[in-house]
Amino acid sequence: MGRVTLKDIANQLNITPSTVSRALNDHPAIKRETREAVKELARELDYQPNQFALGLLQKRSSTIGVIVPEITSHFFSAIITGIQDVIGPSDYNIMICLSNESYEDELDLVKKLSKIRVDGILVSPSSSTKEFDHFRNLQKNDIPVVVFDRDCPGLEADKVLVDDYFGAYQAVEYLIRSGCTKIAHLGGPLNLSTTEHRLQGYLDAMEKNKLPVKEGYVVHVKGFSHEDGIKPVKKLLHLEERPDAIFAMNDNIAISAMHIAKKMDLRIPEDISIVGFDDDPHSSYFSPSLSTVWQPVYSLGMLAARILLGRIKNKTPHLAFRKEVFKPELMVRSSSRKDPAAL
Amino acid sequence: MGRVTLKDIANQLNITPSTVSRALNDHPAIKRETREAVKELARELDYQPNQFALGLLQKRSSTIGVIVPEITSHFFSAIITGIQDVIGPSDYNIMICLSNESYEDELDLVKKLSKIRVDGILVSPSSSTKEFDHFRNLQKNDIPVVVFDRDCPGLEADKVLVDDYFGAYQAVEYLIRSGCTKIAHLGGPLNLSTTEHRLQGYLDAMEKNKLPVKEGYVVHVKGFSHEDGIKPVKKLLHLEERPDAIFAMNDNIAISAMHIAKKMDLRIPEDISIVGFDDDPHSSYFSPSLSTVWQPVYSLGMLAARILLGRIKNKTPHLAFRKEVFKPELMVRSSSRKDPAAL
DNA sequence: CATTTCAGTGCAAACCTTTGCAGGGGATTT
DNA sequence: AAATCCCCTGCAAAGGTTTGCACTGAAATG
Repeated sequence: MGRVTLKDIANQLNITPSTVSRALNDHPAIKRETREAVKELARELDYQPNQFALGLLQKRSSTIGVIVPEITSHFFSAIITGIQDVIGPSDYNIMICLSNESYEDELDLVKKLSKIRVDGILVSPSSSTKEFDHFRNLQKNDIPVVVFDRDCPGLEADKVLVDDYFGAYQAVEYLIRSGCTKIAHLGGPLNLSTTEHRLQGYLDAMEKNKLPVKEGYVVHVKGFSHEDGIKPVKKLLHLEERPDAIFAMNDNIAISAMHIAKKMDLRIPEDISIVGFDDDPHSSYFSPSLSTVWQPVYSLGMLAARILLGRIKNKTPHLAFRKEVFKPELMVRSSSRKDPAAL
Repeated sequence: MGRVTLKDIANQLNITPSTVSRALNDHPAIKRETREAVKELARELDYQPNQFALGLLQKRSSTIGVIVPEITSHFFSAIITGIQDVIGPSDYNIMICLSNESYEDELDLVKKLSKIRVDGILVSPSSSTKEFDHFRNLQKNDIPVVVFDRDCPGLEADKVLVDDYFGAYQAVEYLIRSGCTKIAHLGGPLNLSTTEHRLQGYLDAMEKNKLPVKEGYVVHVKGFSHEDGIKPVKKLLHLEERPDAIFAMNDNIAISAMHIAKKMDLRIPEDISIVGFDDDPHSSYFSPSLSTVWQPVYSLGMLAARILLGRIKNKTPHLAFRKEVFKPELMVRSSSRKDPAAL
């Protein structure tokens, strides 16, 4: 199992390793009988080309690196599943790495991946990453980079994103149509493109509809877990002028909000509407079921992987970078009032 | 970045690659000034040893393979996070692979990993895996295997498991103490050690307490998602003698059960108690909050990784295999009646 | 018959690193 | 002054694969 070399096959057949190599690679200069004999014996001995020797020669590892901030959320794990379903059947390996939302970890990972000579990298930058020179270094070394979900402003690379602005705008506009006027926003960690775009969507929707964004109506969470939501949510719900709707950065935070609102004996959605983002598979099972913005996570992962594979195979220099933007979709459930126009 | 070789350094310093190599590896026979000059230049040029050459020489890749059935559940993604937190700081790389609960995929993955000469493998077998010869082949090639969560009966290897029997027994006995008598079990896919042990825990708890397991009270689901729970749950809830409690294989299934029970206007826990398994982070946010059995996922991942690292470093032949079993813990919330003894 | 041609193989180098062994040269010893 | 010794460094091989070039022997051509 994997210890057989070209030499072994060559010896048994009284030929040289070069001939064996050529035979296995269907080189035209090899006699048919030789080729067949070699292939047969190779199969019999379960010959597997030595990846180190191959790598040494070709300076490529047939491996694709994936860097994500974390995988415990359904969001990233579903993206990875999409990536895997595209890369798996190819003969590339995948190396999944977690940056833990840390810029330093991300730097280390990039270094590690470059050291093992990955053929390409799929990356969603950490929330603390503000500089992208580490990615540019990869590109300089001919390692293509595809950015997904979280944008790297200023970095020239293939990108597969979600139209967060659109999603946020849709959600907020729907809240407005349903009769909410005091709409607050629980934003994500600053410095993230997704946070920024969702915030902007929220702000624009408010402005377009001539609704004021009251003092304290925009709060940012530090992380993405339920716990990270608690303090910001409490702050919102204890404002003098309590919001009648919350548009939250993600489902976890929205769930925190629902939980705390319920504890405060607020009725959802009568007293307060709550809308999340991500459409976690659990979201329809909460009480009330959570309205949220669905993102095409699986397709996003697949497309990012496909683009990277294309980039690796088609070495055409300076092929224009692609920027693909998926449209998210509002899923209205029961944590928000019905839109009268939709009835 | 990563293109500099020993030769480059050697040329610049008018010495040979051998000397450079020795200098970098602190070989005692190298003059101090030489060593320092080499190290300085190496740092300056950002020299990175070529992993292919190293691998060719040492026949090792400094990479650890991880095979899991999927990562969209919190269970496996948290285990992986634990693994990552142990392996990350070492100088091993991690290659995470998804078997998709498919035996064939698992075979392919094992082959791929053996081909790239991983130093060791952490694996939780797919639910369709009944034979373990592929793992034995790895061991024959000196690639240590550590099995986690799902046991491989008959395979001699290090194992890090959870006492599923204990968890199930605790859960069911608690249901009995709380006054339930018609307790049903929603089991997992057959052929899994976890399914089997939880079932046995259920059966034994029932028997010890002289409660009959009525006809149709044990149903097995085909997969782990909410959807997989629907049909089996409906079957249970439409039995002539409807159960007054359900002990479910995992939280997703339990949530399905809650959802359907609520739709049937059953009160939880007054009419029916529901207990899950896994303690998904969402579980306390459902209404009612879900009673479930917590598993030390993060520690499990860390321990499995540590054992594997130890196995790789300490090449003592025939060191006895370890079998570590974590105790899970019942988390009583509101989807089940209170235990009068605990009041 | 001498010469060309060509199919089919082998040789050797290259990729980069490590490491056993040999060797150069200065210093110490007799 | 000759011999010995040791410090430091270089040489070369090994690991497995690919590939340009050279070579062999037989068939084809003139």
